[in-house]
Amino acid sequence: MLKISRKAEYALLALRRLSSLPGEDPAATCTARELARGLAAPPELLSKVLQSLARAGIVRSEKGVRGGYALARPAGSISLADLVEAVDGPVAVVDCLQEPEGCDRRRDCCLQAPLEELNRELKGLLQGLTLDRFPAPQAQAPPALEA
Amino acid sequence: MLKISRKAEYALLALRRLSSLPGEDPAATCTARELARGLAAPPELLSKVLQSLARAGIVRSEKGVRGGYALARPAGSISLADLVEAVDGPVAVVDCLQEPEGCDRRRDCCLQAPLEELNRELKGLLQGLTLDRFPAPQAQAPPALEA
DNA sequence: AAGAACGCCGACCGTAGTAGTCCGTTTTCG
DNA sequence: CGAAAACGGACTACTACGGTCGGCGTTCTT
Repeated sequence: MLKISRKAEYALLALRRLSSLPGEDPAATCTARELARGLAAPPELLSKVLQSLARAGIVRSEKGVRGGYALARPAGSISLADLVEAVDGPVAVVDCLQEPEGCDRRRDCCLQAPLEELNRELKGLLQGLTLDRFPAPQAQAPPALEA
Repeated sequence: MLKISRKAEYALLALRRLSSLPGEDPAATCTARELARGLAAPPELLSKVLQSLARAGIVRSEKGVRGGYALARPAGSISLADLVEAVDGPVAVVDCLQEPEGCDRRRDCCLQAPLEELNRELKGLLQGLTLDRFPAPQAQAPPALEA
């Protein structure tokens, strides 16, 4: 409970990697496959995650044969909140906050106000935790040929 | 994601109800069935939830025919953290924090430190939100004879 | 012009964990 | 003794997540 999804975890790891690529120049990209290898994550899944991140404007994607992914903005401006919302949808400790439909009917929702507050604070935490707060992975972990 | 389980929700609602029973005197208890009725929750489930809460020392239970549940301590000393941990187990945004086993092996866990911090802060939030911060349900919603 | 390497998208499946149910036992009171 | 309650375990059902597959579009290379 109150766990971060594995997809979000992959996203975080992948972004962390991307953030240690050379500067902003468009040449430096990294393919989904490469990232997946380094992360021991299923390539197809990672692809999807990266696509979500691209849609959310967190990474930039280059199609075609020399394509790949790169951060779309500086690591300091990418927060866990951004990432989680991109990958898993809006953060809501309880559904009622998103869809007041099912709730208002029969629950005496004395909970709403405090939980809304909680949700705001939680989001605050996630927004405060930006990519650059995570230490770099030890060595680039070369594309991996294992065993 | 990052949602509170429904069991925890039930627990919260139920505790909220219990907290508006007359004082500390042991006579005033409320049965699981009564609570379930007022909450539109499945009685058996609520029972289990209450049992968890009892095991955690959050509520006091009286067995036998005139039995029922009551808060074991003042509402101000019962936090969302207590409740969630009682019902769903320890709060961990990511498993690695609980079982370093599966993680250390092949993940280059540059994530651990910041996530531990996050987890601490999250727990802090939950600990800060105590039962008495929730407004009373509108009217006791009499034990319900419906239709 | 053709083909390869890549991103992109939608559909699909298996599993796990959650929600919910059922049944039996124990305890207490009338 | 019997009813009403808390307890506990086992079981089922569902849903959401993790993971897979196949096809398409784009870009570079030759």
